[in-house]
Amino acid sequence: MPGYWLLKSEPSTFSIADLARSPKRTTCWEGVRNYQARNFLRAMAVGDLAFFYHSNADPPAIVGIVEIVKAAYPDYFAWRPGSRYFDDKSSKQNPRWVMVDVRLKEILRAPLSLESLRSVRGLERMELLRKGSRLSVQPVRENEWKIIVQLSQAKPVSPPL
DNA sequence: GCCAACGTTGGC
DNA sequence: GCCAACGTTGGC
Repeated sequence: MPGYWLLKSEPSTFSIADLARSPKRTTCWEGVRNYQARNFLRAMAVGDLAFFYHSNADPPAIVGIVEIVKAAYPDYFAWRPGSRYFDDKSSKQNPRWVMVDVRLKEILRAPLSLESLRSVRGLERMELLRKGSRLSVQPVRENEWKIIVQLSQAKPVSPPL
């Protein structure tokens, strides 16, 4: 049984379309600079699945599913002076930040907006929907995962209003 | 652009 | 260890 997660990315920084264009539809998930989020990255295993979420987007929404294809390893962007993710407190001897590699599995035919998720029964406890939640890497409960996956495959309402 | 929520920093 | 100041996130 894989673990389930949610990863946020601002599409102006890196969108799911960018991932689709990446070699092997795979990318490293660099730049996480929050300890709680980092600890979740560390807890990921190869084969785990994650929702790809567009934050600061119009609308903010779950837009796809990715698979973890490489477990946590040092985020070397922290060692690059000039990188927006540079952190002089992270050394090669004692790396402070980690990243994983993810591969695109699925782009949802219709994004599931944050607003629409708020009204779904069974998601009341979801971290994403918690007031004030800012975690960019968060665990998803199995039942939440299943509910959302099922929603994502629902046929669009036709005809549209 | 606003601002609430939250995390980090640093003086004491 | 407290907490004010400051910075960031991210919905709206």
